Amino acid sequence: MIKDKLDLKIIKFLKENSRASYAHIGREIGLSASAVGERVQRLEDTGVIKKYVTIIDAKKMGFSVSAYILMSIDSKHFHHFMDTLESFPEIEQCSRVTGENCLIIKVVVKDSDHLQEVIDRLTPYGNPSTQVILSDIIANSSKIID
Amino acid sequence: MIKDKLDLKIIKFLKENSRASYAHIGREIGLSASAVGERVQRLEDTGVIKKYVTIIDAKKMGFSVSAYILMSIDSKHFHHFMDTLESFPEIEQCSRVTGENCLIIKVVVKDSDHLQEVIDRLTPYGNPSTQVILSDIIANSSKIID
DNA sequence: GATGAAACTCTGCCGCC
DNA sequence: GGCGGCAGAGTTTCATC
Repeated sequence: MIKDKLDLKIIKFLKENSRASYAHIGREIGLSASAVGERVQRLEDTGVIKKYVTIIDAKKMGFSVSAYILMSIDSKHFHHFMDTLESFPEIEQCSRVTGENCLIIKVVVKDSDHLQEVIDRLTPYGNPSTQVILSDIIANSSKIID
Repeated sequence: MIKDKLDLKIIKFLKENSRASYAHIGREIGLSASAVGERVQRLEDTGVIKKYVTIIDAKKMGFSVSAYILMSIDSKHFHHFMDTLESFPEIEQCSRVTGENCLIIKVVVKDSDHLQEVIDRLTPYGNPSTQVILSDIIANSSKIID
């Protein structure tokens, strides 16, 4: 768990650049590298730090279209759908939201043909309503700390 | 830009753990540390790798409620709203989607009071429709590569 | 908990292939 | 473009406070 402001400062640095070295963070916040390392270890162990990930430009990987798909899953298919979710590599996010078996799904696909194919694969489970993303104005920049 | 399968393998490792060392990645994929370093440098320079970030458990930071807010911004306020977006630290994602000035916004807040306050601050710009997130089934796991 | 020192590992740069 | 080697920097562990 988080103990003090130094923990918050460390988290702030790692959120902005997860490859920042402990030595570098330590210099910035006035702590030795080993102290930073120990704190990060504790934050990892207690689950405050969940993962270090790299953000890739999907467009440069040939995935040019993103979309939100809102759908209410037929209750008879709900559990089965949850099991098959993993078979959709196009799904980047999937949140269950308030409303009867309502999901908000974010997909990343190559092109509109690919989007259509994904929608067709989802349709047996409910009635997907799709909104194509024109631009990401803010992307994953949780400013919880500031 | 991406050149070959080795680049893809490197990206795959870094997506899973952005703190993996070049030496470690090199050992896994059969390349020297310096070769991995050069490739990563190129991927960063060409914008394929956008950022290294750390995923923090929002609940452990005291932010227990997340929600999607769908809204269509009044056209007269649209530009002004875009400028004030940055003043909402609660907004984790904001995407412009198809439909007239339509936005899908993901917010992370402390509790329902805090959610209400955010909604009240958004209301002057349009008519926010809110769906509280019950659970994140898939979160930011773009499996574009596999 | 933080520190500093020691042992180990990684990174960045080089010339070479 | 990749490799090996090297110097400098970073990490990890541990005794000490």
